[in-house]
Amino acid sequence: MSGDVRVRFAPSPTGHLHVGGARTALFNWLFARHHRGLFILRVEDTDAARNRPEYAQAIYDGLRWLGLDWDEGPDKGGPYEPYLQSRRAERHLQVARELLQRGLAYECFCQPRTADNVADGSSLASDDGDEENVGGANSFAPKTTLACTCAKLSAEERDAKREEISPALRLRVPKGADFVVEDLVRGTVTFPNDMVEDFVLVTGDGRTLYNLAAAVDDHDMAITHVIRGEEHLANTPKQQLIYEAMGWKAPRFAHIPIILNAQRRKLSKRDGATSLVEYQAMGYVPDAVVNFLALLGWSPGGNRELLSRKELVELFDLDRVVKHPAIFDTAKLGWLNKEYIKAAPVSDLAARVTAFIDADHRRTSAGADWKIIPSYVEKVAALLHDRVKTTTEVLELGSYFFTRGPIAPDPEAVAKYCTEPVAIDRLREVRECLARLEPFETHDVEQAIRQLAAAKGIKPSEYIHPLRVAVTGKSVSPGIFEVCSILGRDVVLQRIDALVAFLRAADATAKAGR
RNA sequence: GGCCCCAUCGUCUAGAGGCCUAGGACGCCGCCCUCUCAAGGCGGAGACAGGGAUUCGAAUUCCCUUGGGGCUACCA
Repeated sequence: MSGDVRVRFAPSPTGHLHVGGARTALFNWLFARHHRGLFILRVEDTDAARNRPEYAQAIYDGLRWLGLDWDEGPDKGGPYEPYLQSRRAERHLQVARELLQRGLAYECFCQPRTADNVADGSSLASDDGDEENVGGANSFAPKTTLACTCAKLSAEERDAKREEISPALRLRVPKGADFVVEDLVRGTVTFPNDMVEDFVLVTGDGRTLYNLAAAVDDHDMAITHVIRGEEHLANTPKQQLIYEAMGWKAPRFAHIPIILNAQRRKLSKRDGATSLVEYQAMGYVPDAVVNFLALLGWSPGGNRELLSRKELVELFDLDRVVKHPAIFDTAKLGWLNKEYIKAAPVSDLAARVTAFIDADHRRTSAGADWKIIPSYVEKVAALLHDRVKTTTEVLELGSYFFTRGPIAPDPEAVAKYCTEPVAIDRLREVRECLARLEPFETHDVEQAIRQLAAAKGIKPSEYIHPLRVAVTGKSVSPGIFEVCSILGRDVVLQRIDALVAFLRAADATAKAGR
């Protein structure tokens, strides 16, 4: 492939960047970078009813978070400005007029068949369609075919009708031959001729429509490869028709498989976390998300799974994109993210955790009212970095590190390790042992407790488990000696006392209840 | 409904006629390690949707069936 590859990502700003769109953007970006071509961002904001300017910003933010940089776009300009589709309407109209003048399009005076009026009864919840697969159930099933005879109207008839009705413009679709799309991932796809009717280019009130706009823009922006979701496959003949009518060379097309939810449906907003920002908020790392997304519908062959951005760029190409849809498997994303966290230095994790705490305490379920000292967070991160799938899990799994007040013991943990009356004795014994321990480093705590157990002739775990419940409130934690030493003696003793009090109270209640 | 696309373990996939008693990864299960949980090590269960055809030989080619998905608009 030559060095003049130009691809584009063309979202419509109707919401945050979702994972399907992000994957389409990624494939385009990887293709561009692999072939040393250019990646262009074009915002298709022509549906005024559904677009919101702030969402364009959300899309930029999402792409930047993933590290997908674009070479030309609405915010940074380029040789084919503007990159905002709404600002190209005049150009689209110009092409439509040319088509009309040359007799390749004609005026149509029929009642519009819209989503609202064509489907009797069945509602058509308009999808967040754009150049990416978004979600939305669409039960639209038109029963009508085009019964329009406007193509045959004489000039006089048209003049007469124009008095009352402002006409739409339809492309005169050639009859006879089938339509063929040479798709880079699907091969040759043939559509029967009667499947493509004379479609509308410009509405009665003068708005240019998607197929026209997309084709014109792709041509004007010298796009060489259109890489987009499979839901656009059926649109492709229409766009090719426009290229043909205008005598333009069409780009190559590559329709990549849809991403499905766990129910095997097109991923929609109702499927939980489908927006990129949600993954950002949950503490996923961009490289892991990129790695995961790349593997959705593409594989490098062989047994490679963990791939850096650089490797992805080297390895990626369209010929290894699969044809079947892929299900978004959050479990695997979690594993990948964990691998990325483990592979990165502890200081990275610490920095991410700190950023989360700084950004918004209340965002974490654990809350964070502990004074944030970098060296402290670093120690906590070191303990948890092999155990967490996401950054925010540090705050959850290690909630007791970030809580100053009393910690509520997990009832199950209490039931498992502190039921017997003996638990209180054990706790008092460890307390006594730790109260005079100096220094209070991991090694010291461990040695003290093991010696205590040896002296009493019992297993160290007899002390360890109740201690863990006291200090963490949980039955699960990193090594308890490390935890104790990080927390410090004061906090440890305080929590032991609290648990003893709690157990006594529970015991008293139980007795009173009898 | 019509048209189009697709079909390998639960999931992501490798596989481009003999290398396949189908490989890897996630997940799951068991064992080891061990203060619990992770991490790490070892092991295990788990798939070519079905049926025809072509061929000496098919997961790989063709056809049908079934299943899934997408599209269907004066939305993108």
